[in-house]
Amino acid sequence: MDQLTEAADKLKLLGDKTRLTILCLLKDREWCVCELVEVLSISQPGISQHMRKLKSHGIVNESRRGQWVYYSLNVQDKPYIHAVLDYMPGTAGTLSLLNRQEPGRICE
Amino acid sequence: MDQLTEAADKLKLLGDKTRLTILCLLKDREWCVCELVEVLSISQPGISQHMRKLKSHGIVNESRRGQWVYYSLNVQDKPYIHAVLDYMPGTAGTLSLLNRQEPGRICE
DNA sequence: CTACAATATAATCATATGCTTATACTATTA
DNA sequence: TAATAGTATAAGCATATGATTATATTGTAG
Repeated sequence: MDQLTEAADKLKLLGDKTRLTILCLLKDREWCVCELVEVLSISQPGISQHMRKLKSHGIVNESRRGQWVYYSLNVQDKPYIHAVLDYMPGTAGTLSLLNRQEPGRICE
Repeated sequence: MDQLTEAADKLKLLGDKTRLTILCLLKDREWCVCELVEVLSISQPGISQHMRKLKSHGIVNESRRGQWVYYSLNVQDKPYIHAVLDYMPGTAGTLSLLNRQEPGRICE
């Protein structure tokens, strides 16, 4: 797959508000699925499917610990994605755009 | 519209290979519609529709001269879009990815 | 082992998207 | 004014996408 096809495919992942919001939340720390469900207005399977897409493109890492699955950013080697996120709000700013509080750390 | 919604909507425009290719071609000079048609494998109305979307989001400028309509990048004030394009090939590199030559400058 | 909690997958559906062809508009030129 | 070239809009269509609900899977705890 050529450079532009691959870039377009990755940028398409950022072109969805839910996924972009997730990536912004991940800027400062890892999040488990249930926390994302608590903060975003979307069902648990909805979150899982977004995370699968992000993972399949290598944009997030998955870490299973106990019954929780934590996701973290993996964009060190994707400069144009990293650059976009640099201009986006981090965890706190994103939560405030969502009119949400930090979720209770139920997990662990 | 909040910051993330607007950013996602603009990034969505970059998440299509045809549009991303057009924006890369525009990095070094303006292009008219007929040149884009000559270089990309898509119909003239297809190009026009992509340009309308890009224009409606302020990502390109339109300049009508004679019977030709020229489009140019307008991303100075859109830092995260500008940053993405900085990592993408310019006109020559994009043409070579497409296995195309510079189109004959039929216009003007 | 059973019950429950967290997550993933499957199936489904409504809408969005990108393309095409046909047609309309606009500007140049004969 | 008529013909033509460049571009835009309209309509139609196949596919992609993002969501939901139902169900399966996995892990923990009693």
